Parts: sequence; C-alpha cells; structure tokens
Amino acid sequence: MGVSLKDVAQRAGVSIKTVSNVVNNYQHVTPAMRTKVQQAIDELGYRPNLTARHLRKGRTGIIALAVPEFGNPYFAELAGAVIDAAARHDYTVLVDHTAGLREKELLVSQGFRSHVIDGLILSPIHLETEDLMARTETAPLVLLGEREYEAPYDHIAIDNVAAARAAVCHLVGQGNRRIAFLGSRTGRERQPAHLRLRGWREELAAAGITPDESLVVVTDGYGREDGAAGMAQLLDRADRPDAVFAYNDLIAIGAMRTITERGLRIPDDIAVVGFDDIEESRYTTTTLTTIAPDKEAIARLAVDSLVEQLAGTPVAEPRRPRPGYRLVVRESTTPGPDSGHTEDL
Amino acid sequence: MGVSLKDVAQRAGVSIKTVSNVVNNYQHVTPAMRTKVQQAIDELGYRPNLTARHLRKGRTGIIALAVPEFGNPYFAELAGAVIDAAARHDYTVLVDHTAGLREKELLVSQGFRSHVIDGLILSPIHLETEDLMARTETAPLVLLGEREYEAPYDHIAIDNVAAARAAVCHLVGQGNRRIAFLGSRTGRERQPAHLRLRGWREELAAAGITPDESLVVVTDGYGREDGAAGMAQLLDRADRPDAVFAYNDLIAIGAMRTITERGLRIPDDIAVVGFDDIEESRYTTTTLTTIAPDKEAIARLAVDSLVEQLAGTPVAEPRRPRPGYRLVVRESTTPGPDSGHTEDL
DNA sequence: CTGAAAGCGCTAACAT
DNA sequence: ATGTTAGCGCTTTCAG
Repeated sequence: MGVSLKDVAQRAGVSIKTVSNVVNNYQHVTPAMRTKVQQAIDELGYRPNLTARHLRKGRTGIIALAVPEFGNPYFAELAGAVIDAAARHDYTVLVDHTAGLREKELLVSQGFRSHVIDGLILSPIHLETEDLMARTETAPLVLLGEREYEAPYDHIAIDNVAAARAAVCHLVGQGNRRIAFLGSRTGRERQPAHLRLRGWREELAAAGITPDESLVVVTDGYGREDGAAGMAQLLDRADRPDAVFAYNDLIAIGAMRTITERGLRIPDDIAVVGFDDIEESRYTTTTLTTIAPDKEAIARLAVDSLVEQLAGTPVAEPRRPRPGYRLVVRESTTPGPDSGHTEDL
Repeated sequence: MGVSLKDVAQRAGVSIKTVSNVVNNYQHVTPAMRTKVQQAIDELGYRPNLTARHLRKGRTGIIALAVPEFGNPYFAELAGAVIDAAARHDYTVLVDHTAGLREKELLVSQGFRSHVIDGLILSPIHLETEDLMARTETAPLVLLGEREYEAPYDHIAIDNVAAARAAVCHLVGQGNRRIAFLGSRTGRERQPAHLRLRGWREELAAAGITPDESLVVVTDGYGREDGAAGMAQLLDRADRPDAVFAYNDLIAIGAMRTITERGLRIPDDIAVVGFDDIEESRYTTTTLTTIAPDKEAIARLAVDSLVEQLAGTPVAEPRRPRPGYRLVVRESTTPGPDSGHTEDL
C-alpha cells in the first residue's frame, strides 16, 4: 500500500497528530515543525487517503448527477455546469444516465453508491411521486426538470408553463395560427411535457385560438429522429400546421429536417420553435428560435441546495426556485435576416 | 450515523461476521440463518457503508474520466459509452473537464481525488510527454485521443493518419483538388491535429497533388465558431478551395455555416468532411460526411485496460490498441441524393 | 502546541 | 457453519 500518516510521522520523528495538523493546515503549528514535517511528506511522496478521511468524517465530497442521457446536448451542457458549480464547493461529480428508464431512475434515487455520495441531483422522466415518497435512502436529493412532484424534495426548474407560453406567444405574434405541439407523451396528467403542453393550450386560448388537439403529436422519445418522425406524421395529414412548438431542441431539429426534405421552407411555410438552447441550435442552417433556460443558474441552485442540506440547514419546506430563461429569436421564426433578438423573461 | 453491521448483528443475535456473510452472499450460510439476518437487515433498513469497504479493500470501484469539455458532443457521447462500459465491470464514473487547459490536465493526471478513484481515463490536449513522465500518482492511467506520447501508459486511439487519409482519399475521389485542412494548431511537432494533418499531407502526395500549406488553417479552438471563423478566413482569399477536411465535426459544421452564408453550395462549390460522427452531423441540412470512430470500442478498451491493470496484470509494454472507424459518406461530399454509403475501415 | 489512544464500518485471518 | 479479533488510514477527544 501507499505511504500513510504513520510513515510520515515516523520519518519526521513526531506523532501522527502533528502530521495530520500540518496536512490539514491547522493553526497552532510552529513553523519549524511545519517545515520538518513537510519535508518528510515530500520525501515519502505522501498523499492523504481520502477514503479513510471520508469514513472518519462521514462525508465524501462527492455528489452524483443522473440524467437521462448525455447524448442530448442539453444534459451534456448541464453536466458541465454542474461540475463547475460543484467544484466551487470542493465537490466532485459522479455521473450516471438512466436512459429515461423508470427502473434505472428508481435504482439511482434509492441508493446510488450508498454512503459514497453525499447527495444526488436527479433529472427524472418516468419517476412518480409514489416512488419518491417510498424513498428510504437518506442522502439529500434534488430534482431537476419538467416533471412535477408532491414530494418533500427541492426541485429546480424554470417556469415551464410561462416559458412555453412565451414561445407560443412569439409564434402567434408572427402571424401563425395553426401551431402544432411536437413531443407530447400519452394522455396521463403529470406526464412529461405536461407543463409545456399546458402553456401551449393556455397561450392559444389567450390569443383567442381554440387549441386544436389534433395538432398535439406524441413522439416515442426526445431525439432528433423522434422529431423527424413526428413531423412526418403531421405533414402526412391534409391540413398542415403553419408553425411547430417542439418539446425540445432535438425534436425541433429533427422536425426541421423533415420540413426541408419535403421541400417546405422555414419559417415561410412552417415556423419552428425549440426548447433548451443547445449550442447546435445556433448553427443549424436555419438557426433555431428557442427557449434558453439559464443552465448555469439551474446547476448552481441544484448544487447550492445540496450543499445547504449537507450543512444541516433544516429545510422546513421543499423549495422550488425558478431559474431564469430567455426567448432567443432566430431564423426559424423570422423571415428575412436573423434579428438575433433576445427577450429576457 | 446510519445502521452498521454491528447493529444488525445485535438485532439478529448473531456475530458481525455472519451478517457480513449474508450481505456478501457467502457460500456457507444456513438458509435459516440467512432469513433471520435478512429480516434484521430489512427491519433496520441497513445499507452497507461502501466507504468503509473501500478503505478496507483499498479499492473504491470508481474510475475517473476527464475530457476537455462536455459541450463537444463527441466527448458527451463518449462519456455515455464509458459509463456503460464501466458499469459492466461494476465501476462507477467520476467526471471532470479540463477545458483543454494544460494546468487542469496536469492537476487531473497528478492526483484527482487521490485514493478515491481506482484509475483514470484522460483525454489530453496540451499535456506533454514530460508531464506524463513526471507523474507521481500511482493509480493506473489510460490515455485517449489524437496526441501521441512516449510515456508508459496505454493509449486508445484509432489510427488517425489512416482515417485522415481515408477522408482525403474520398475527397480526391470525388474530383476535388484544392483540399483545405481546417483546425490545425501552430507549427510544433506533436501538437494536436498533427496526425490528421499528416494524413492530409500523405494522401495528397499519394494522389499526386502537392500539399498546399497555405490551405492549412489554424483555428483558436475546436468549436463551431472556430470552424466558422477559419472558413471565413479561407474564403476571404483569392483562390478558394474546392473541399475542406475539418479536424472535427464541430469545426466542419461551423465551416458549413460560413459556406452557406456566403451563398456557396455544398458540396457543389465546396465539399466538406468532418471527424467524429457526432449525431448532429446526421441532421445538418446538408448532412455531413465524416470519420466515425467506434466510440463503444474506445470506451470498452479504455475501461478494460484499467480493469486489467487493477487486477494486477503486469503490463510489460504500454499498449496501443487501434479501435475501428468508418468513413460515413453523406451529402456534404456527394452531389445529388445522399448515398448513405458507409465504408468500414 | 503536541502526543496517545479510540474508533469510523468493514473485511480477512484465524478459531471454534 | 459461525464467532473473535485485528487492522485499513484517518480525525478527534483528551492529556500533557
């Protein structure tokens, strides 16, 4: 095995405690002692064994992040932000992906690496409130994403209804009337996409347009291919929409591909709005208008929540902070040169 | 603190060892004893403390993955593959990003969470052989990526020279002659992009074309914006190229954007080939021809290398396995309908 | 300001 | 087949 405190102590001719003091930068150590010990440390190439420290302290300095998949740039970009936010609190990040499988989400929420992670940030898709209520694992948990839960956990998410309304409002403002919603899930309340769908309904109604439920398209998943397939479905029908509000950017990008392949123009024939503002949406041939959630804020709030809970701050009520978002207007909704216009919301 | 083995033992009226046996599924335990202990475990809600186990065993079951940034889908997709490969060996993955900063790469290679990770998979950009030789950390390290090192560590990378040649060969086969290389770094040998650039030179020479070094464009980084800027530089000059081989897909995508903005057509005016086969390249308006490294193989080989080293398999020589890659031909190099053609290489 | 000893929760010898 | 005991390397009282 490696070099331990004991070895260093022996070498320096002092006690273990003294070495520990030096390693941990404790106050009351004479400079002479410090240099002596430091020398022994250097000579032996001592590295503190964090595992031992963790066992002793009951803390590891590791938090876990579990998202559906890193293939979705939104989650990849978010992961980067979480790593940075965690680093500012001297935390390291363990990652896992759930593939959006309830089983995997359950597993992760129940006890991912029991006792090795201090807390968990989870972005669930199929987990239910009951699952969360049945949770026995005691490590703090913070939820991310669009799903709503009646469970006693902090939940970080932008105001999805309002954001969706802003997107639809923009579309209506551009003169569109038949606005499809692409990327819904099946009928149950509380399903993913529920809030964005609600925003779609509310804003249409507010604009005096009766929401046409036949324009709500269910997709199998949340990827580009799902958006492409969903769009094809829409275009195969008689009365095509003049705009599409997609659940996320990947679906929007898939939809744009289908639209283009069919020889239709964006936004002239069909306008498109996405959700996430992944970097890719700034480089599609027709750049994509989208809702841009403040990923840094989301990451920061999530990590802060964990850090507070770990500091033992008693959390009376689960908190639901609302990070900001912007509507970023690009070519996919504005004929002519890109306005590059952004609305803070 | 939580429930420990001792608590369970007490509750079940047996010794600690017996509980440990049950928890670890040891052979010789009577069924009666097993159920009795299991009941106590359930009643108390016991979860083994992995930290303690790790301390005892000197292993944590955690490996680290450090890449430049997760904003590049190639690394995000690779991370997903690494997580899966690691899971098959019951390993969990700790992640960090280096932002391509030598300082950060150095820090990570030196001792990322000393003793809490069993091994490290690192994809360096600016690290030098000397840095690696000076490494004191004893945890196994596996290198990823295009850089070459004369250091005693396993290195997993496709044959970048051959892959680049395949890309350029394809371009030449399509009738292109003035083929630019987009995404080089400054002159030093061994710099990133060195191998792909060499492939470009070799293949051109083999095709009887004298490599025009003025067509080698240095970019600031590896993102879409760098590709866009580099392409603009190329097009601002008198004699424009008829094709571009980009260091990676992001640069290629940025280049395509500039080409389109200038009113030029792809591939008729300028053909484009990328490198990485990120999913996005299948959905750009003009889909992107690219080199597709076998990410699953890369991830698997990297994790396998670590696992072997951890199993104590004496590694005489550093190994350089060569995972496969394919040339995926798409619209950006083939006029008319997409051939969808793929060449395994 | 420094030393001695206890113990975090677990596993691995060794006993029985 | 089950029990006892000794650490893994560290931090933390408690003395000195």
